[in-house]
Amino acid sequence: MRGTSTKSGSRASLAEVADRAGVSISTVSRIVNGIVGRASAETVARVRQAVDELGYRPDRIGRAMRQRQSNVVALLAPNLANPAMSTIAASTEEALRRVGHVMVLCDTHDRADLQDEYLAAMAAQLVRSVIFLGAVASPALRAASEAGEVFLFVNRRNPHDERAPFVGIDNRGAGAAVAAHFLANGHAPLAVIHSDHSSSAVRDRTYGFIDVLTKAGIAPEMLMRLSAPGDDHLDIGYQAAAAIVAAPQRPRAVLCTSDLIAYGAHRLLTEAGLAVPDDVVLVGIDGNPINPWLAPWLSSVVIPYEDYGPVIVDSLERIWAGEDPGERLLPYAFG
Amino acid sequence: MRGTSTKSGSRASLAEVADRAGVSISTVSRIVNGIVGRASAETVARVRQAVDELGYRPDRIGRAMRQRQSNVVALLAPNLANPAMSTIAASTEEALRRVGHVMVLCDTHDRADLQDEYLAAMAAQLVRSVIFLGAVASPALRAASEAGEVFLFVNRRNPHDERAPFVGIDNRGAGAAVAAHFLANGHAPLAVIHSDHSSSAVRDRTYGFIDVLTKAGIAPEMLMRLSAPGDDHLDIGYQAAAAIVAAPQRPRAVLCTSDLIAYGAHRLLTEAGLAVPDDVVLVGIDGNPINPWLAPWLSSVVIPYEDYGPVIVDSLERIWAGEDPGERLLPYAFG
DNA sequence: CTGAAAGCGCTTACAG
DNA sequence: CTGAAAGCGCTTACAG
Repeated sequence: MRGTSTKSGSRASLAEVADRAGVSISTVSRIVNGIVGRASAETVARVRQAVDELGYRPDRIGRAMRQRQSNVVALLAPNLANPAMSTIAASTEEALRRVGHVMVLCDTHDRADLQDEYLAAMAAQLVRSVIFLGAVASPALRAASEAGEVFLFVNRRNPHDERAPFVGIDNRGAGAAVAAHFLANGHAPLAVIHSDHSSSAVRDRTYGFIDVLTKAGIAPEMLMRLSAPGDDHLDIGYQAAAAIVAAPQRPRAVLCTSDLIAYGAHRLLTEAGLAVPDDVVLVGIDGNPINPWLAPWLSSVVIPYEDYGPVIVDSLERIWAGEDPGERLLPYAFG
Repeated sequence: MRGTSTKSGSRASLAEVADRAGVSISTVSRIVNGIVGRASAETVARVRQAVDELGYRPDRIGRAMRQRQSNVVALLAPNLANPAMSTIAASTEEALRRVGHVMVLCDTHDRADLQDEYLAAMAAQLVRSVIFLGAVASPALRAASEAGEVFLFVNRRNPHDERAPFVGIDNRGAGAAVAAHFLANGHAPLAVIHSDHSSSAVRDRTYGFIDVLTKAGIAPEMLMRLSAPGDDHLDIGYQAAAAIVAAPQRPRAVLCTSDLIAYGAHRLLTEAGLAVPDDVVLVGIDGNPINPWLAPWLSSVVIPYEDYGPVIVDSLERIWAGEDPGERLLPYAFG
C-alpha cells in the first residue's frame, strides 16, 4: 500500500488511483489510455470509479517525459497585430484542442533570429510539431529542413524547400482573378502595390496578376509595380500610393497584396483629394471581416482564414502518421 | 563512462555533457544553472566548453518533471479577433520570453465551460501561472479562488474576488474623463453604449461616465443608456445605435465602451444619413492603432496595451516570490 | 570541490 | 488478466 490518504488540494496521481482501486499502476495506466481489452470488466469499472472519485487527470509532463514528446504544438507567427494571423491562430488553437493538443503561440516579428530562437526553445519543450505561419529564411530552419525535419508551412512556403507541407490558397490564381476582373471592367491603367517579395505568397499574388495582364497585351507602361520598404503594411500602402497620385497617367485600379496595404493606400489617396472607388478602385487580398464596417470602399479577395485550423490539424495528423500531406489549397472568393 | 559517442541528430543530454567534460551530471547541472561557486574554475571552463561543443540545451520536460512546475504560463483570452486582446497577447508573450518563459494562448470565447476546461488542461501541463485576460465567472475559477490559488487578472477583475491581483486601467476614471470632456464642450443630450455588464471593466467605464454627469446635474432623460445582447461588439454598437437615430431628443455625443462598439454605431448612424462627428460625436475606449487609418472620425481613450506585457510579468514575478502584487493601473490618454 | 543516489509521473516490454 | 521494474532528463539533499 502506498499510503492510503490522498493529499487534498493536490492532483491525484496514477499511484493514488491504483491504491484506491486496489490494482497496479500499470493496469490503471492502460485503462486510462483506453486499452481496456486487457483487463476484466470488473477491474475496468473499479478503476474508472476511482478515477472519477479522485478527479484524476494524467500529468502531461510525466507522459511527455516517458514518451519523449509532448502534446504541445507551436505556432510561429510573424505578427499577431495582423487580423489574418490572429484569426488563423484562433482557429488552429481550437482545432488542436479538439484533438487533445495544446498550442503555443510565438511572435517572430518576421525576424530570422527570433524564429531560430523559438525553434530551439520549442525543441527543448519537446513540442510535437512546429507550424510556421509566414516563415522567413533562417539558418536553423535551413539546417532542420536539410536534416529532414518536417514542419508545416502556412501562407508562405518553406523558403528553403518549396515542396514542404503547405496550407494556403492558390495565390497566383488570386492575383490572376483580380487582373481578369480589372480587364473585364475595362479599367486602365493599372497598378499593384505589394509588400516584400521574400514571401512566396506575395510573389505569387503579384506575378499571378502581372502575368494575366501581360498575356492580355497590356503595355508595361500601363502597369505600375509599386512597393515600399519595411514590414508595416499600412505604411507600405501609404508610401507606395504616393506614386499613384504623382503618375502622369494615373492608375484607375490597383491590386494591393493585403487589405492592410489597401488601408494605407486609401489614406494617402483620400488625403490627396482622390475618391475611392470613384477615382481609384482598390482591391485587397484577405477579406478582413472589419471591411464592411470600416472600409466599405474596399473589395477584397476573401481568404477563409477561420477554416484553416481543421485543415492544418489534418495535415499535422498526416505528418504524425508518417505521410506527406503535400499542399492543401483552400478556396478563396472574389467578386 | 556512459558511452562515448553522441547520437547525432538528437539533442545532447546532461549525461552526454558530463561524459565529455569528464565530470558528474550533478556538477554539470549546477554549472548550467549558474551555480558556479561550488566548482573549480577549471571544471567550470571544461563544462562550458562541452556544453558549447554539443550545443546542449536543458530539456525543459525533465526539469519540469523534477521541479513539478514548468516554465509555461497560460494566457486565457476571451477573443483573439479583438485587436486589443491580440496586442496584449503579443506584448505578454515577448515579456515572458525575456525572462525565460513560454506563453500558451487559449481562446475561451468568453465561455465559462471552455474557461474551466482550459484551467484543468493547464494544470495538467503544470503551468507556472494562469493569466485571465477577461475572466468570466465559472465553477472551477470560483473553486480555485476559494482554495487560495493565485491567478493574475487583466482588464477584468476576478468575478469571484475583486481584490485578486489585477493589471488594467482606472476604468472609472476613463469613463469620467469622457464625461468631463462632453460637459466641457457643452454637448447634450448624451448617451453611452456598453457591452455586457458582467465585465468589471465595462461596468466601471459606464458608471464612471454616468456618475460624473449625474453629479453635474444632467437630467436622467438627457442621458441614454444603451446596449444590445451578444458578444459581438460591432453588432452591439450597430443594434444599440438604432435608438440614437430614433430618439426624440437625439444625443449629440456618445461614449462607446470599446472602439469596436463605436465602429458598429458609426455604421448604423452613417447608413441612417447622420454624419460623424458633425451630427453625432462618438468616443471609444481602446485607442486601436487602426483608427487614424480607417476611423479618423473617432476619438478614443488610448489604453497602452502594448505596455501591458512588462507589467504583467512584473506582477507574476511578485506572485512567484510569494508577494501580493495588488492592482497595477496603467495610464490612459484622452484628448 | 565533487559525485552517487533518489525520485518527480508516466508508459511499456516483459514475465507470469 | 495483471503487476514489477526500468527508465525518460533533470535537480537536489546529502555524504565525503
